[in-house]
Amino acid sequence: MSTEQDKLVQIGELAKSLAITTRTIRYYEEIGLMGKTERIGGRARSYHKDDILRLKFILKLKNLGISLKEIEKLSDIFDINKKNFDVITPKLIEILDSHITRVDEKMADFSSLRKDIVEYRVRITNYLANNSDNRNPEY
Amino acid sequence: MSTEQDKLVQIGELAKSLAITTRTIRYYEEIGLMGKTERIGGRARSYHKDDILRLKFILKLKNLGISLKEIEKLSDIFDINKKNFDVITPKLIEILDSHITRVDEKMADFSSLRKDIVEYRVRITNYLANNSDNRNPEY
DNA sequence: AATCTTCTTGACCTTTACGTAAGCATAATT
DNA sequence: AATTATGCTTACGTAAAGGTCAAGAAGATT
Ligand SMILES: [Zn+2]
Ligand SMILES: [Zn+2]
Ligand SMILES: [Zn+2]
Ligand SMILES: [Zn+2]
Repeated sequence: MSTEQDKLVQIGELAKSLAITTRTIRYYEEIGLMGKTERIGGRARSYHKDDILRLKFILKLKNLGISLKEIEKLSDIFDINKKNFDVITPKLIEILDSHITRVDEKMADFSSLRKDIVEYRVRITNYLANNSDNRNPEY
Repeated sequence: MSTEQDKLVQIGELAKSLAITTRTIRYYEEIGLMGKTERIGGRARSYHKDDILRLKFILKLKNLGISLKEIEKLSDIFDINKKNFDVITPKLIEILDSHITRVDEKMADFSSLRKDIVEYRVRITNYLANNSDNRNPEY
């Protein structure tokens, strides 16, 4: 998408440099995360700097636990407001905020789950210690 | 499996009383979690107390976030050492312990994930505040 | 020229825990 | 007797994120 004369990279090299597979890159294109990729002679995919930045951005969000479907929404905004970061950024912050909330909720869930397991464990241990003759403890 | 003359319950009633669907119960039987269910006249499934206890036990573990595959392992031990709770219980405790460990790990992961998101958010906010003229912030 | 490497698209496979019919049998109620 | 409720088995569908061939095309190297 850039008109600059920057270095071209092919899919294999790009995948290796980002420690992902070529399938992943093609898949992101397939579901519309990466726009239509330019080709060399109409065949091999080629990427220059801005495309790579976009892919890195996607991977970054993915590492933050944001689903590809959510990233796609962002990606759409990205396309509509090309390079207009003043428009994109607030939306991104909004999404990150709601994601933080969800992460907090998950942590709370796990916390109470842990309590449940430990309590259950204690109950079972007590059965073992005190009622080892009970043939049907009905945990 | 019991020879006692206890109340028989059919699948619909059982499902409703446990707030699950009949499909779930049949599925658990299908994958070997519930043993072969006795039938009434060779057709309709019937459950008595011990079968219900077993199902409750499965649901309990599931609520603790243990996968059906893991529960199946327990279920096998359950079958091999029928009613021998002195053998089953230590194994159950072992599984619960390893599960607590995994929950702790997940919580740690989410915690560091949260930190990442917040940091990222701060960085973006700074771009918005200080570099609003930057057309390519490369988040 | 022959081989090797990387690329292409297409399409089916994987996992988890069921949901959702389709088509039929039995049981209960009207 | 007719309708309604409940049950049965079989089997395909679902979501997420790619994995894994297959079979061919092009460029690079020996
Ligand atoms: Zn480009
Ligand atoms: Zn889109
Ligand atoms: Zn029984
Ligand atoms: Zn088994």
